[in-house]
Amino acid sequence: MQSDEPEDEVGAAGTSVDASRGQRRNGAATIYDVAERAGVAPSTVSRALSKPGRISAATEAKIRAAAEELNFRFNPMARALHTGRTQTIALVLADITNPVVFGIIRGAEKAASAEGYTLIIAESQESGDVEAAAVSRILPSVDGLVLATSRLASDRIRDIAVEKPVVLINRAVDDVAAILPNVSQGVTALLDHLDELGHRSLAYLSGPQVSWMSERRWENLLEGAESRGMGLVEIGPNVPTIEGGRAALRRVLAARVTAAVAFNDLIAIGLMKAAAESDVDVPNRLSVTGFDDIFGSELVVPALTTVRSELELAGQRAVEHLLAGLAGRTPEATDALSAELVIRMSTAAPAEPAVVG
Amino acid sequence: MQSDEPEDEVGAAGTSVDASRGQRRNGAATIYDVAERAGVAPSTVSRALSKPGRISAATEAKIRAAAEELNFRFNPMARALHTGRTQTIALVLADITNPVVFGIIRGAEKAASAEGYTLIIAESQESGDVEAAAVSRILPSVDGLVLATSRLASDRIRDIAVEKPVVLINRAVDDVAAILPNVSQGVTALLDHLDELGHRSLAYLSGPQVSWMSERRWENLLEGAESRGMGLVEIGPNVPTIEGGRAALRRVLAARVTAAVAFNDLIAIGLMKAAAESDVDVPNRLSVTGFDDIFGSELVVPALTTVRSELELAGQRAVEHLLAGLAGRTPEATDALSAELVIRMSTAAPAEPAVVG
DNA sequence: AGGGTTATGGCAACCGGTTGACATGGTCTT
DNA sequence: AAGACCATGTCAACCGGTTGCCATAACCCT
Repeated sequence: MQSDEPEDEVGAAGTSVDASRGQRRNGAATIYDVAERAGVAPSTVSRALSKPGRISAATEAKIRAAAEELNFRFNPMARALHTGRTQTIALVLADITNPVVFGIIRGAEKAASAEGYTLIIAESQESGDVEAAAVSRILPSVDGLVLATSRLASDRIRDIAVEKPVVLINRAVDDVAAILPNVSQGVTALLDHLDELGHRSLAYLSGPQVSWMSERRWENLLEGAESRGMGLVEIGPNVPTIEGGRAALRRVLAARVTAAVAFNDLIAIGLMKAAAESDVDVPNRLSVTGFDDIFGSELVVPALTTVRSELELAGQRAVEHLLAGLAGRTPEATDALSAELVIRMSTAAPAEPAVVG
Repeated sequence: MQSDEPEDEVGAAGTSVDASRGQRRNGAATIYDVAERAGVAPSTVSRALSKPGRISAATEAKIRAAAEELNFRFNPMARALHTGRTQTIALVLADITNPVVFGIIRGAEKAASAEGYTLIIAESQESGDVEAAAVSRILPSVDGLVLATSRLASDRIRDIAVEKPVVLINRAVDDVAAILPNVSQGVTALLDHLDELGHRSLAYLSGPQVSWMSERRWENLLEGAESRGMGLVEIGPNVPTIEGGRAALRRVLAARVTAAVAFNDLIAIGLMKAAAESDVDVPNRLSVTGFDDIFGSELVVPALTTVRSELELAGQRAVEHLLAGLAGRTPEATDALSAELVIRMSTAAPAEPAVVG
């Protein structure tokens, strides 16, 4: 039964003890408030606002008007409780301060908000333990997750994938979806370039031991170097930061190579900084290259020759893939992202003929 | 009354039709499962796990053991529904790809996860409308928000602050908490440095019109320039990116100043890039300075002289302040963050005596 | 006009915790 | 030994939506 209270004055009337249902402590209106104002049942409000067509146009209009007046918003938690869908996905990163992730974040954020999803960002600070803790903390409140540059063991990743949908970036694990760059394409272009310049002996400055991508790059380099008859040594593992690259100079010089291929741009930049301080001429005495083409790589002098990854696209694709799966659509096949060699000033022909042992 | 069923075999017994309460569709255990396994009421489980001391040590141990075995996690949504607390805060940024925000993100993330809070990141892409939309979308699911470099109108910010606690970074609005750098300290150091080198006429390359911080820097520069008898012109507004800085070179040269103070490092770097392409000698013909000391500022050549902001600390303080308020503690007074001048290679004495009109 | 079909909206149970009120049993006090 | 008090654990209502099921009303057909 409908009461005859002047509903326009609930505000004034509500100044009494509790004004039950009229105006809640939190200030936010609920479907019950809307239902009362529109003179229908709460369930009808729920349907009118989220099941288009289920309710007659006239009633729906009345409900929408009431919702509008009350500035009603669905409570995402209440909705999630029953449906199990939080409309939220997580992006887990090894290191937020590494410029490689900017593109990934931006791409992911765009793709997520385009579908009305909210993005949560968690950082593992290059530690598998921290990453595991972060993941288990946010797992219950997300619908799925994107693991970029994960430092987790493959088994652990599979465990997570059992609980919630997972998409990996720059990492491959059996039975888990992944967005990967075309490593061999990039490495081939890089080796062709170095070969053409006349380099015969290279060093690879590897990344963290747990980095899947560092391993892949090494494998491709090894294969390519062999087939071209080039010498190749691995120097590492290195911390994937400017400091890490800086610390590697001595070993690079000791290796007597004419070119150094760094696992990523940060290491390459650090190496160049250290070289400059030690009066080692880059690129003439030593050519240096990186991977990723991060912000800063074209700023540094000499500007860095590097293999560009489509990071923003990777973030976007990862989220789209995840969301497609969540929506029940079968995600389109994930072809590898193209890797393009960007030739700048940090590579040149070696000054003297390579010393062949 | 306690039943005598062999509780150790619920798993086997649970293989029947639905195993109601035994194992849920989602795979996650609930307090009901834990309660059953531990032989207590659900409410006791809730208290044991979240109200330390409320339950006897013996019972609590039993419950914790059961929870452990079932790999129980609280459902954050269910909890939030009743308590109204989501244990989540939002960080809203104008532009994720701007390196200034790295430090803020990292500091905020650290402070948040230290207290068990989850951080949501939203990007406004330098647009007030996008920012407003993002904020209203995430508002119901967060306990509070940090607005860094907000492009929102002051009134709108106040509106938001009424609904949820808000802490601002690099922006001041009446009655809203804010973490601010000590602008006058930084500007004073900068002007002292330029004055000492012999510069008599400066240009300020301002940022976006809606940037509160750009305005503040300008005011402080104006005041300091006046008291030192230096000439000062404003050139702008400029888009706060490298491109934006690049585009400003012509006007800077036309202004015939010996030093350019850019709103931020990105603009400064862009200006230097354009100068290098036009064979304008930095720092001898033109000194350039920035603000923030972002990643890349010491990489660029010449390395940029800039006013460093404690960005990571800003992010951390903002979150701590917010969390203190949420916990009912009165947040400690927010003293301004110190701003330190970092002198590098982009500033020098002007080549010829300053032209005084 | 009668019987059948469909569109519409209400009822109530449920999602998974939280918490005030209260029953119970044990300990302490005098 | 009796009463007061405290510690412990249970009951049940509630947070705000969602959804299966059903009652009702409206419309259709012959």
